[in-house]
Amino acid sequence: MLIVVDPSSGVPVFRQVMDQVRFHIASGLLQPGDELPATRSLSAELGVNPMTISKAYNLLERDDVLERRPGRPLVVRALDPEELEVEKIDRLRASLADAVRAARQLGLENDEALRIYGELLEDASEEERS
Amino acid sequence: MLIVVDPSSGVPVFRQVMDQVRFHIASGLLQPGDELPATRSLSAELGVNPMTISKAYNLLERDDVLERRPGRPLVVRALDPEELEVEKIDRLRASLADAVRAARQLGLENDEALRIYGELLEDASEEERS
DNA sequence: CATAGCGTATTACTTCACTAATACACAGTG
DNA sequence: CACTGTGTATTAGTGAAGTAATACGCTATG
Repeated sequence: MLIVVDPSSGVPVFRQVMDQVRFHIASGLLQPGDELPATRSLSAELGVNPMTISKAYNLLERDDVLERRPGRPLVVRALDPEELEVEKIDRLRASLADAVRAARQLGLENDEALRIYGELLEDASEEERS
Repeated sequence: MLIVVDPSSGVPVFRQVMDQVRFHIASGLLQPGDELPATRSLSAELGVNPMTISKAYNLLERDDVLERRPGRPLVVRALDPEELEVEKIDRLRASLADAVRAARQLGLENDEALRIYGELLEDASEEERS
C-alpha cells in the first residue's frame, strides 16, 4: 500500500488519500476483502493526524468503496462489475460537467470540443505507456 | 447588460460576474469597444461592494477580455478572430484536464469517455434550443 | 483648476474548508 | 475483565478565500 501525499500541493490531504486508494483498487493492487492500513499507522507514516485519514476512509465508505466494521480494520468492498461500471461513468460524468458548460459558453461546436477531448485522452494514453 | 447574481449559490459573486460578462461577449450582446457598466452602478444594482465588481473586471482584464483605461470606463477588447479561437481552445483544454485524469484513473477506455462527453454535449445543445 | 466620474490599492472583517488534539466506543485475545 | 487494537465523535485551531469600508489617483470637462 504505497501512499504518498504532498501537503504543499494545494490539494487537501484527505482527498489525496482518497484518490490513491481508489487508484489502487482500480489497478487491482487492492482487492475486495483486503484490509486497509490502520488509520494510526498510516497517519504516522504520512506525518498527518489520524482524523485526516479517518475522514478519507469515512468518505470512501460513504461512496461504497470501503466497508466499515466497528473495531476492526476497514476492508475493500466487493462491487459487482456492472454496478462498478455505472459508478465509474457517473464519476466521469461529474468531471465532464464543467467542460460541457465551458464549451457551450465559449460557443464552440460539439465536434470541436470532442476533438480536443480526444486529443487530450490520446496524449494521456501515450504518456502512460512511456 | 443584464447581469444577475445569486449570493447564496456558493459560487463567488466576482466569478459569476466574470462568467456572465464572458457569456455576453460570446453571444455578441457585448461588442468590442463597448463600455462596461461602472463598478459603482453595477455594484449598487447587484447589492454588493464595488470592490467585488472591480475584482471581476480586473481579472477579466488580466485575461485580455477587457481593456483598462485609467480614469475611464473599461471597454471590451477587440481580439482578432484567430487569437480568440486559440484562447477559447486553451480555456476548454484546461476544463477538460480534470476529466482526462478521471478517465485514466477510472480505467475507462478512450472511446467510452469520448462517447459520454458527446452525450453530455448533445444534451446541453438540446436544452439550449428549448 | 475645480469638479465629477471613473477604477482600485490598502486594510480589515467574515466565513468556511482543512487539520489537529483529545477522549470515547467497539471488537478480539488471553 | 484487563489490555491492546481498531475507527471516530467532539471540539478547537489555522489559513485562505471572499467580501466590505475607506481613501486615493487618474481622466475628462468646463
